[in-house]
Amino acid sequence: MATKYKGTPAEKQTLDLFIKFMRAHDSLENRIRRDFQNLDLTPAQFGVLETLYYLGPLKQCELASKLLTTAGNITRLLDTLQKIEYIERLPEPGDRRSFRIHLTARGKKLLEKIFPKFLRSIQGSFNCLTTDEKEQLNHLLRKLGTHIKHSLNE
Amino acid sequence: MATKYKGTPAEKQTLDLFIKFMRAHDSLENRIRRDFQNLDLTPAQFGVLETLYYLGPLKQCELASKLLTTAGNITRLLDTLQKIEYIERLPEPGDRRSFRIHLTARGKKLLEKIFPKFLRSIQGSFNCLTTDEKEQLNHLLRKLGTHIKHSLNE
DNA sequence: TATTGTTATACTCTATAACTATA
DNA sequence: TATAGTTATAGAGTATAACAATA
Repeated sequence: MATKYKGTPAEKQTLDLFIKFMRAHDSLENRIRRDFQNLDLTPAQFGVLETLYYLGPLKQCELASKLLTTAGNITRLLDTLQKIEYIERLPEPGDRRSFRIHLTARGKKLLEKIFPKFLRSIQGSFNCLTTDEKEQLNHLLRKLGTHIKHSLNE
Repeated sequence: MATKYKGTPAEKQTLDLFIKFMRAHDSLENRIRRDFQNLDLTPAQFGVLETLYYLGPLKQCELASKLLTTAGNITRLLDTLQKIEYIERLPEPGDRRSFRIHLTARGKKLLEKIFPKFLRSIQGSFNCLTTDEKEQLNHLLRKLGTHIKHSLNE
């Protein structure tokens, strides 16, 4: 990819890296979006369900923090998911301001149905890498993700 | 991160990788969104300007393909950017259906002003990695991006 | 017939802020 | 005072489809 930007080699390397990262992400999200279109689930909705499936019941504020979004937006996402009965809000004992968000039986059933399909899809996306390469990428992304997340609170 | 999913080690590795990838991306996008909020530019708008700056004038259909979106959405994005005079549509010689999208002088000036700031921001995001690690990540992402993009057309 | 771009629609996501209730 | 969640709003992104002009 030709660049017109005249910078130091380090700058060019980082810029190139950034662009590759964003493009790879966009391709991946496009693929997922297409996969879940048939199920009438958006990536954001799937993100909520998958997080609950993966981590178990969470409070709304925990969900907001995990998904890097705001309380107001989580409320609306959950309203939609509650209407179609994939999640439920259960009162949190010990804090009457809070709800703990659970997957309903229906929500769990959906996830158990689509999760293998989802897994196959992302495995199809990552199967160009060897096990060692995946391990490398995992390591690099962990380092990167932690660093960026912390630097957000500056 | 604890998982409740009982799968093969390979499946767990890929799932873990996927989640790290998405989380790292979301953190990065969050940071960029915050950086450009002051400039009244959204990430999508900046993506258009940055692509034109980086690759030179493109036709709308080329932009749509680069940015993985549709012609209709590019039209609307460009309408906004044209209204604030950051881009212009110039007739394409040899094809009267087409326009070629150029940055205006104003658009170039904006980019030249914000590009260093943008670079510093992404360098801040990636500076937790050594030069070698960046090189590794670049290599892995190139492999991944190419593979996923091609598999989109299946 | 296929491609380039426009227009219109409906829905989702996001940021923001004012608000209530509880801690 | 601070925190958890709700409500409301406006702007932006997305998918989709019907359409006109041109290739």
